This record gives sequence, C-alpha cells and structure tokens, in this order.
Amino acid sequence: MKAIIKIKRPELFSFQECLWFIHRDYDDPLLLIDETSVSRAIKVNDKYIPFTVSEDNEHIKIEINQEDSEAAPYVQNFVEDWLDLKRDLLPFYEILNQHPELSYMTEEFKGLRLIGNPETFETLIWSIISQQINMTFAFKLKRALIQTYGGSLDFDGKSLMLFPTAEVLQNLTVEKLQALQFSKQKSIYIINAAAAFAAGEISKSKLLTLSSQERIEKLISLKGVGLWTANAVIMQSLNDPTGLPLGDVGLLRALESHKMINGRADQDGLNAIFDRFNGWQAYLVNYLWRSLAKPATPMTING
DNA sequence: AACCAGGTTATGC
DNA sequence: GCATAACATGGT
Repeated sequence: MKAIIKIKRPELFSFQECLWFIHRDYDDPLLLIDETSVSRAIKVNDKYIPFTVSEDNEHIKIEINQEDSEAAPYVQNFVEDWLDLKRDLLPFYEILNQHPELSYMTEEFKGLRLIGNPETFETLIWSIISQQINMTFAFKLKRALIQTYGGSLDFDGKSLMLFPTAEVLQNLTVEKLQALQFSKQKSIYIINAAAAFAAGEISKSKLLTLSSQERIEKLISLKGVGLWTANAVIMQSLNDPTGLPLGDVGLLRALESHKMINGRADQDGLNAIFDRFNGWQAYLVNYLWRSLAKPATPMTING
C-alpha cells in the first residue's frame, strides 16, 4: 500500500534540474537515483519512512512506501524544504539578469532550486566530513560511516541506507573513526557535534528560532565548525538564503572562471558581488556550484 | 611527486 | 586584528 502526494509545480521550477543537482557526479549513499526519480528514507516519529520523489505532469509526486498516514504531511514538508519549493525565484532572476556574466543562468539552470538536506544533523556531519578534502574522498568517508554505524531498510528489493543517529555517533571513539580513514581532528569534531545534538543542545528546531547571525554563532560554538561549515548548514538545511560559505574553493573557482574576481584573494570583488545579491547569497552560491559541473545529460546512475 | 581538496584551530606579532 | 603554520589524508 502506497500513499501518494501531489504538489503543484511552482513557477520557475525544473524537476530535472533539481534532480540532476542532487545527483551531480556523485554517489550519495543515502539516495537511490535514476533518470526520473530519487528515493530516500527519513525518520518520522522514530520510524523510518522510505519515499520516492518524481514528477507527474504539472505536479511533483511523492510516493510513500508505508500505510502510515501520519507520515504523509511530514514527508511533504521534507520534500518542500529539500527542493525549496515555497520560494519565489523571480527576484533572484532579476538580479542575475543585471549581471552580464551570470544572466545565462536564468535560462541554462532555469528552475534549479536551493538544494540541500532538511536533516540538519546529517548536513552538519557531512559539512565537517567534507572540509578541506576532495569530494571523491569525502563521499568515501560518508559511505564508510553509514555502512558501519548507520542502518538500512528494504525498499522494493533494494536497500536504502540510513544515516547514523547522533546517539550512536556520540558514543564512538576517535580510534573507531580513524579506522574508517577519518583524521583525528575530524573524529573529535564529529563525536562532539553528535553529543551536542544528542543532548538537544543544538537542534534544527532551536536553530530555526534564531536569526541568521545567531544560528551561525550557535554552530560555530562547536569545535571544528567554522564560518564555512556554519553557513553551509544554514543554507542547505535551514533554507536560509543569506547563507554564504565564504572561502569555499568551489565558489572561488566558479567566480574566477566567470572572470568576476581577480584571483582567490580578491575580497573586495567578492564582497561587491554578494552585496548585490543580498538576501539571495545562498542561491548565487548554489548556481555557481551548478556552473562548475559538467552538462546535465546524460546522467550516470548510482556510480 | 608535488599540489590540491566544498577548512579549522592554534600561534605569533 | 591579520597573516602564517600546523593539522591530516587521499585524489590527481
């Protein structure tokens, strides 16, 4: 028995653009992806609910593989946040159109949304994992962590992996994470961050009550979380459009290739650009990250 | 075999 | 406060 939810497609939305961005060149262990859909599982009331998102004419279709009707609204909210469906993109496109170097994006990436991950703990740990290492290795670490300390559930004969909970990760030792090729530093950061979440010291709901600045301060209070990581989390998990992971090498590479800054140390150039995208910083970052990747077709499926 | 990768912290002036 | 070093480990 499946529950099906249909959400009306907003203006300036492309499911294919979003789906492709979710996948990019990577192989996220938490997702099952094919040309037309993406599946994952989330915890709702202590129960894991697997679901699939696809598109159906003028709708975004969510299929929930459970009879659990209580989960439906939760899953719907999750997807609306995941694809940032509630936002009106028009003001952002108007700013893009004021920049000759960027205006092509309104056509080429038309309908791409701020893609993140509504699971804040996952997002934070992922951001810590991916600090200062290449993405190939980062995903390797993520997969090892999930395979060793996460879970999995059966999903139409395939298996959907589940991210380890904060409760599990807080009880790990540095040695156990080092055995998975995590550096000593990162192992400490991850265990500490997990403890803060497990204790309820930091949570998505608490962060949501704070201003952008307060969110960043709260996240930075964790050892191993700097400005880059904090901004990545607020932009990707709290849908905070002012999130701006300055110093991000991908961001700098993209701006260089668009000839919008003079080298990676060009702070003034950087500030000038983002001043003009006030309120849409995270969207510009997302679109610039999109620009780094290769053309969207053909898509490779799960490695 | 250097140099780099979706950084952060500690140290020194 | 701002530059620089130290950290840590695999990918290209």
